[in-house]
Amino acid sequence: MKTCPETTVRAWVNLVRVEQKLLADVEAELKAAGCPSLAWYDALLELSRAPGGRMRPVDLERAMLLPQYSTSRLVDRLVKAGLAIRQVCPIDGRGQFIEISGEGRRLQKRLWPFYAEAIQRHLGARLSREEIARLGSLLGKLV
Amino acid sequence: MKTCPETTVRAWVNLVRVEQKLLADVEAELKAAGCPSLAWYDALLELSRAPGGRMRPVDLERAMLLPQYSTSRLVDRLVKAGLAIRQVCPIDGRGQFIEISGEGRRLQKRLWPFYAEAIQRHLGARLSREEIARLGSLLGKLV
DNA sequence: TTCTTATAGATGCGATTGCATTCATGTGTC
DNA sequence: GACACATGAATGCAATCGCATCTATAAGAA
Repeated sequence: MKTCPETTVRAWVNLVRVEQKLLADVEAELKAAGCPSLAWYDALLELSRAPGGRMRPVDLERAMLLPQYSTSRLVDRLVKAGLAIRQVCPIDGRGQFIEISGEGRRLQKRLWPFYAEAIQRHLGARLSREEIARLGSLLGKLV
Repeated sequence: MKTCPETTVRAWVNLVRVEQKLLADVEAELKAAGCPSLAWYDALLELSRAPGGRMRPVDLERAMLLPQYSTSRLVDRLVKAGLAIRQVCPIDGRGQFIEISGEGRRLQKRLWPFYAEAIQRHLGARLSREEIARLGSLLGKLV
């Protein structure tokens, strides 16, 4: 197909396949260890890194590249689980602040070792250092 | 974290983020053009390439790296849409053959240009030829 | 002010997913 | 054959997703 060389198709197919498989494997491993979903972890990490431990849903949405309704519901669940707290936003009456709770921070920290180990086993251990670095950098250009 | 170097985490994060964004973008583009989901396309492609245009659900499942129930339901929809035909499997009484229909083949062929163009625009056009090739090959080692 | 348009966020509803289980057939052992 | 166990496939149910829409506030124009 002249609009799309074979190498591009190969990269695409591999990208999709690899990501889905890795994500499913890591997720399954975490679930088996009694951990909540990766999305929760990501959200908690974003919140914990934000100044004051809080973000507006819009910003969380952009940071996580999620659709708006998805963020809205994720936040719902975090709040319901006591991992985050909803606050009114003094700057913008339409908005709010989501602040990570102490429990949220603790969970995030407790989760990291599991997460890291899963990533290392499924990704890190299967390529050389140089390959990992190159992969990360190539993908970085696409973010 | 000593079990997981920073470069590995970077590769992981980029991999997940890039794939999700690209997939969502391409999928949205196809949907806007009235095309069915990518999963349908992939399944039709697998079937069309298989000898006799047919595969056992188990094999389709392995080829697409999907969970079993997912394949089962995908096949359901394809059959319901007239794009594939369920056949009894003479070799194994538990199994079946799924054969792509004429309409299925036509749809697959009709879809490809849209698909290719979207891949080219979102992935191919954003890296050099060499980079694409390297990306594809690095990811290939992880399949 | 009033009207229009843009943005933040929530939500109803139908489609899809994940999990666990079920059913049916195949395989191996005795 | 009779049994236990493995494998192919479907499905009930709850959770989640995607889409479209809705509410409320903000920002700007007339």
